Amino acid sequence: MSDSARKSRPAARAPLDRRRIAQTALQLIDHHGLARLSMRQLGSALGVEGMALYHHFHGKGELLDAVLELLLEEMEPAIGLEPPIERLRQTFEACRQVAIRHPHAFLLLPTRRFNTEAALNYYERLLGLFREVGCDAEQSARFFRVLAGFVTGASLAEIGSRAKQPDATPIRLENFSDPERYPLVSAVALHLQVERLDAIFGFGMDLIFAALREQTSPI
Amino acid sequence: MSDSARKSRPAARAPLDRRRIAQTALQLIDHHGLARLSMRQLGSALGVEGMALYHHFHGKGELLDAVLELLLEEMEPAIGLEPPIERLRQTFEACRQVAIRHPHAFLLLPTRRFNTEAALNYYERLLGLFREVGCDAEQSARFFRVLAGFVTGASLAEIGSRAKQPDATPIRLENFSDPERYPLVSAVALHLQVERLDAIFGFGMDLIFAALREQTSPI
DNA sequence: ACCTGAACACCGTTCAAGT
DNA sequence: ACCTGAACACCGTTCAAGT
Repeated sequence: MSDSARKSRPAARAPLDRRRIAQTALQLIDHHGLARLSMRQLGSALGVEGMALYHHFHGKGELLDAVLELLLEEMEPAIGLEPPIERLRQTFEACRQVAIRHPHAFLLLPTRRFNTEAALNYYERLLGLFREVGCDAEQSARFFRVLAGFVTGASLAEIGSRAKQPDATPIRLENFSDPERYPLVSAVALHLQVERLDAIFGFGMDLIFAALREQTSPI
Repeated sequence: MSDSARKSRPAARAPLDRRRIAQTALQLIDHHGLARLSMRQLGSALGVEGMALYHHFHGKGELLDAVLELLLEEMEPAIGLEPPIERLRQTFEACRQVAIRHPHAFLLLPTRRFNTEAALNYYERLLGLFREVGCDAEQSARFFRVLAGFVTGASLAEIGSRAKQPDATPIRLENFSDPERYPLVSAVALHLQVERLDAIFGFGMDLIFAALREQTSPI
């Protein structure tokens, strides 16, 4: 009808680009899990053959790195008027929130190497926060490893408690509360229920940030 | 030749059992990575069709749980004459050593649910150690989450530093030491080199165990 | 009881061909 | 420039059939 370069096809979709592809991939991962993301399925979710995606990414690995970049955007180091140590804590809290929001995709964070430019820029900003807190390079390395280790490890564990994993051996969760066979596991499991995870995570953060406060003086 | 029930086939292999299958699977994972383990390949490494494995495991998930059990055997909670807090620390140090020894298989630990009987028994013994240290159920839950979180998270990060991951985007590691573009990343990366990882891990453990010592008195 | 062979419904990736 | 179709070499899993 019109004079412009509209496609004649009925469902004229927007042209693909890396960002839109990665966003759709993240949605699929959120819904169906990381293992079930396939190039073919992703293509058809975008109204295209799977093979078309290879024009935008060199392979599935590069696509997953783009999804990881979306996660990093959701945990951008906070800038603001709060004391830097507060902003540092907020940033790592945001990391845990990303794990809760994207339990399947979160595995990309500890699993894929940070080779993207966006990832290196993310690191650079995060380390800027450590520096504002008063860390020199060595202290940054140490506290970064402790904080990032605890946050990703604890978040992975939370993902395990919150979600179901279907293909496990037939032993059932009831065993967790079989005080006859596993008295200690049963007693401790009570304190690891979902509604207590906020407090437990806060306990670990308090512990690490107390040490950070002791060993540094803000610039 | 002999009178017993020897097979007539030339390469009479030992009969399959779950443990031997899982051990071979772990070897294959160590050599070629978790993603490349397939039932067919595992079968042929055992001199059998892949489909034969389904007589011993209900599916690949159950097989992976059996591999996880092999890892747990390598980090068995220490029993001995040392103070319990020392044995607790040794147990988590052993966890890191497992990550270094089995960098690909280690991902099973934070990724698969502990539904096996062997895994629940492992937990029970580990929590026994927390109890010996003087933790009540709530303290066990808190320090278990902090310790296990830090150890698995930091170990995953170490695996990333130590090993290569082939299918990433073309950005190269040289960028880590490009002080023009990433000054903080470059400065901190110096302190995260492989030969310093022992000390950094020890720093985190010291931090957590100091708090554990403060908040408990051994029974 | 234990294993095989064929089959089904999928994968990632390459590549010539289309428009 | 961007996408398609067919092809290649794989997957996990099921199931009837063999021994």
